Amino acid sequence: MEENFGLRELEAFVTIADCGSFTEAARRLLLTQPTISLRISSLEKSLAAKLLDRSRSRTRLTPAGKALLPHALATLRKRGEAMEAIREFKEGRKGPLRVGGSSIPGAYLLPKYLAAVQDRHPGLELQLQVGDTDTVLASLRAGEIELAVVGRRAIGRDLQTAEIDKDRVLALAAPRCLRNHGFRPPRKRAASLKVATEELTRLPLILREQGSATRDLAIKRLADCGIRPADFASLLEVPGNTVALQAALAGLGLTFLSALAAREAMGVGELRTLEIPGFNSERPITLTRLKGRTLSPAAMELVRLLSNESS
Amino acid sequence: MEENFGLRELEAFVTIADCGSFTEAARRLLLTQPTISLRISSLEKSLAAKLLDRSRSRTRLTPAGKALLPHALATLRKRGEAMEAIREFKEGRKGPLRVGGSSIPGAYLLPKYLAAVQDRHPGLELQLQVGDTDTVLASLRAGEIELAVVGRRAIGRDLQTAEIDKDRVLALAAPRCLRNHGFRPPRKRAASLKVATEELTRLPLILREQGSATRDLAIKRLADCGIRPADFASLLEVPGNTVALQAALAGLGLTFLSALAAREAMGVGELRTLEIPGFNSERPITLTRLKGRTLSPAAMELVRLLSNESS
DNA sequence: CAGAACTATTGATAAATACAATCTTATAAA
DNA sequence: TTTATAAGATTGTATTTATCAATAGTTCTG
Repeated sequence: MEENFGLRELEAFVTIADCGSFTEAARRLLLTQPTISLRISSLEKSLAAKLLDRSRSRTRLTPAGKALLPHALATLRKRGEAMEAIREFKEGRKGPLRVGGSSIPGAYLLPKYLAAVQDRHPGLELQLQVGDTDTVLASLRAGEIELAVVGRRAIGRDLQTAEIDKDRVLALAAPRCLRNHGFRPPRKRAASLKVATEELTRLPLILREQGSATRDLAIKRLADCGIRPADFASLLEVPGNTVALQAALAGLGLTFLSALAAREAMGVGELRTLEIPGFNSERPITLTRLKGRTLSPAAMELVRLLSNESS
Repeated sequence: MEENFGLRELEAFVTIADCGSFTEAARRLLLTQPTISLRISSLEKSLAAKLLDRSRSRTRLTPAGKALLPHALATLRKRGEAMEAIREFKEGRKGPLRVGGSSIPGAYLLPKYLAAVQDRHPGLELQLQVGDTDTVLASLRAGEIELAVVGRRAIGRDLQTAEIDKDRVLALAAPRCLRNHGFRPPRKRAASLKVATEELTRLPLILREQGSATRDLAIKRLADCGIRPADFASLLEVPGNTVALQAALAGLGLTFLSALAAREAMGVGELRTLEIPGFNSERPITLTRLKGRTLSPAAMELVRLLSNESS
């Protein structure tokens, strides 16, 4: 058998089927009539079937041609759909944008940026995965997400990272609470109170539930200063950032909160920040992507927006 | 922009998407690796989008490639379906077989031949159109049917005809009826009775309903002999061949029946054929097709079967 | 840092494609 | 009939395109 037919042949065929003439089909396709003849003859040879009954007045489909026509049209339409899909994709109008974020950036940073991207590309299908850093990075490596925004600089030669922001874990307490335990809180909201580590434990401690990244980080940072949670005057476990915040506002004690989360939280201004020597609370918010992987236009735009954040 | 991409390019693309390697794809497609590189590069240029992230370990789809893949697969599948459709069609397994017949051949000749064709090609979708000759020929010219079997030789340079059988209009009456009106019926079933035209009108006449082709033909042939229906002793109009036959069997009178129809009718052996001088009842059963039109394999087989009929 | 494995590039060659000119055929008109 | 006309088929040729072998360039791996 001959080589398999291509789309050129089908195009000639459906055009003739439409207009009933080789010559007219040649005009429409900006080709010459012999070219059309050759394409049809090649198609007929390739299928080993006569497809057209040539006639002076009007060339008509044979039964075999009638059987082929819908399939030929479908094939060409599929090609058109493929081109259209890519065109839409390139304009960022279509296709999923899948990104992941660890708890804090996933909750307090990504949503507003994703909203900004979707504003510009309403057809976009957004998907945000929030989990702990390791899970998110695993998703990135598995190709399930295009970008990850996590709370630490990821290691690995297959990864490409860029710091876009800094987060801090703030130690917060209500002025009333501080007074109750012998401290002198500053008047101004923005001001912070320097507290020595050994004095700190006089305060009651409000901690997030087990498994919380904020809790883990707080405990780790406290350990760096030589303090364990058990050293505090008392310990209150609360579920979720909001409850921790409300408990602190009520003067129940000292709590730790991500600066990013605090920035969003209503009423955080009523609390005072404690400055603890040796308590290095900074951590980089890092945009991470796989090296050598092409990003979708939408993802590239998200990268651009997130990078402007840092500048 | 470059020339539109073809199926070769898509084939290379989906193969790489499947196996993750240019080199392996080249092996599978029985080509060399540079050819695959060129095809992909041509496809990427044509779509102005990067489709694959080349990598040492495993070449992966970019987001654009992921968007294209289902469409590429669909396009290739459609081509395959087109080839399969033609293959099935050529074997006569698929596709409609549309034929038409005027009343008598449509009722008494075509059904059994269509059944024979369908026996050999169970997948076939049969369609039999029965109507008067002019309607059937009009359908043929309109391309609604591939073949027409009618009771006269059609004229027209666009038509190609072949006589496959002869039909006759038989004048039939029950022996008892003949005796009752002063005739002497032959003993043997096969024998016919010669009756002069002027004696014929002594018999009661059973005619089909108005609009019947058999009725029209009978009246026309009688007119050729100079007899009108009103000349007969009495006239009974009945609906349908079966009723006419039963009426004749009951001895109600003389009726006209197509030989083809009579051949199929149970109990026709109990009737006697009248031979009337000048009553030329023969007419050709003619297979008609459009000149220059290719027939489907199933239609060609039907032609073959019908042509053997005449030999 | 060298080797291994993969893709890109290059240049020569073979194949296909397209067009112009011409032939053949079928229909319509004289 | 003959002739004119229009459509498709055919042929020859120039051009483009596709393919492959050889090779260069890259990127991981050990």
